[in-house]
Amino acid sequence: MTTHNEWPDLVALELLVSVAETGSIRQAAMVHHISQPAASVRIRGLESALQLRLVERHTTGARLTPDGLAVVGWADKVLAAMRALASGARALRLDEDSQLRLAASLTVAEYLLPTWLAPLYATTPAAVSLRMANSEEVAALFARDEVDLGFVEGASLPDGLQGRTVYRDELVVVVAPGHPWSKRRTPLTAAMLADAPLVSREPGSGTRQVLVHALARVGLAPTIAVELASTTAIKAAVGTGLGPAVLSRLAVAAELADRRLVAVPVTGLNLTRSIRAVWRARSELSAPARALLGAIAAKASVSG
Amino acid sequence: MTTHNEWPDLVALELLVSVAETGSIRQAAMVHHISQPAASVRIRGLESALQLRLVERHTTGARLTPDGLAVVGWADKVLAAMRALASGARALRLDEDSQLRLAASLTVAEYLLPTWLAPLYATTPAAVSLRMANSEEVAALFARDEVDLGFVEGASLPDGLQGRTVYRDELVVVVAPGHPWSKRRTPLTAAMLADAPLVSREPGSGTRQVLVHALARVGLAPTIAVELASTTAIKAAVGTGLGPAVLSRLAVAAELADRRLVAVPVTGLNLTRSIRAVWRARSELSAPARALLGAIAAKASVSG
DNA sequence: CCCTCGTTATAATCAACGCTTATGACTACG
DNA sequence: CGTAGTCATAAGCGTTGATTATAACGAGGG
Repeated sequence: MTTHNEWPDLVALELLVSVAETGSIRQAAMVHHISQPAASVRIRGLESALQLRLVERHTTGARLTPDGLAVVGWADKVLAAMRALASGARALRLDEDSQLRLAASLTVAEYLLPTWLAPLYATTPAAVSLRMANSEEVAALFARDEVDLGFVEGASLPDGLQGRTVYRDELVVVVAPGHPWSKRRTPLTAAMLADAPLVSREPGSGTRQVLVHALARVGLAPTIAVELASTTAIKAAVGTGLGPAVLSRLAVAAELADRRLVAVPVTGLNLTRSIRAVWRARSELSAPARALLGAIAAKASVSG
Repeated sequence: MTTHNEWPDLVALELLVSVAETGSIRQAAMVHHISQPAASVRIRGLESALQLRLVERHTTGARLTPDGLAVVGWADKVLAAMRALASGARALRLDEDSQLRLAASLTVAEYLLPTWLAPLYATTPAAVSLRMANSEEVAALFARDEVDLGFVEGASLPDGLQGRTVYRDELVVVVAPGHPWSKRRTPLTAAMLADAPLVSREPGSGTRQVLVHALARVGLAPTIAVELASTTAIKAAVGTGLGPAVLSRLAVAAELADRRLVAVPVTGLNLTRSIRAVWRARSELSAPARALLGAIAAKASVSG
């Protein structure tokens, strides 16, 4: 046989993600600068390779099936790994002082950092290595010179380090435009949010931890109806009316702007946390570290 | 332009990994059932796409350049993510009770579990979700029914759980056949190991933590000369004589068997740790959980 | 009630990529 | 000094994948 072990097509995975984001095969094709039939046949090829129905074709557009949403979750991780490879290779090629050693808490590393690193891939290439550590461990890592830039939550600033608050993360409840909640003017109560069947990341995700913690403070716990493996998949699921979700405002800024998703006000819950970048006092930041901080600042000013 | 954003070729990445493992383009081609010129042109295409020299061609074989080793580290992660996608898609297709929710300590999750999950991809497909948690947290996760199977280190067994020791991990010092240490009969001392420039994973890796801890017990610290992002890359680097490395015996079993690498005895250090699988008492294990335990047992009996 | 816009599927055509086989050059080893 | 192993190059060819044009279908507005 000619092809014994064929991998899923990377371009098809990208197209599938774009379909999840745009709700249309044609628009996904435009994003990737190919014709609509080309995108159609590629996605069809992916479906036949995986032997799964990923997309519900409708004459009004295309929606992802539940299987499709799950595949988008995995596809996001594949594409992230590939972007890391491309970025690292660029760094090697340009032979910059491109080592960027990061340390971050689990929550920052899992959810916020990927968002921040995305623009870095396009501009300043760097061989990024990431170490997970809590705030106390970060100080020890700096003492041993094992890290260039760290991210901590909370107010205390370890000795010998300087820092800057780079982000105040705010979680928002989002629903599809047709959802009953979408026209509310009176805020939701914490109890109403806790009782609603939510679409969420898996346990251990930073966003989910913040939600659980905020509800626990008022003696409640969330009701999780569906778990998906990536934020893109969750946004697509919410858009198809699967249910409300709680996501970082940063992650849904674009969808809120063009009303593909609607934010629902909530009262009686503190759904924020502040993140601070820290680095060695009396020390210059490396080029990629400065680029990362700049990218974070730019992103914050756009969305905030 | 026709191709604006082209991804690196996945098959070429696989070939590069195989070159790292076999030391020859031709043998890498045989692994993937293609002809030698096809493999050659594909790797050359990867080099031109990344604009990096990845492979040193020699008439006696092919060795990876330092850049090539780094790329192998990233490529391993891309391929792992892609295998997870393929495995998850298989699970969806067969519609099994294929949810397998795992909880493991950071060390187990980072190093041991990937090895254990690899055979699972080929046999019983499962949508694997992994949560990192220490031994105490694992008990809480079981209480909330958020996990099917856990992995803990240490001797104590939490209430309400049954368990089985699945692995006694042993780290070994490995060098290339030509290395001065390769013919030693008297074991190394801990001090000699600490002074040698090692090839290692990044800080935070489970294997590295065990090494650091074992040396710290006798008042020493390792000397890390080169950091690479995957075990495959480290094995290739050691094979080219870059220096000794400390790796799990499981990871180097094949290389030790055909003498591509040589194990060096060490004295005065405890480089072992035992890992125990735990699950709910008075409860049946799911099909994928049983498959995973079976795969672990099979792997242990082969390598031990 | 109909028309128009936007969406997806199908068909025909053509260019380009990638694999295979065959061959040559070079090196290490016995 | 020959043999076995390695990689590079060239020629031939099949297959894949892209484009354009067209048809069919549903929703929303006049």
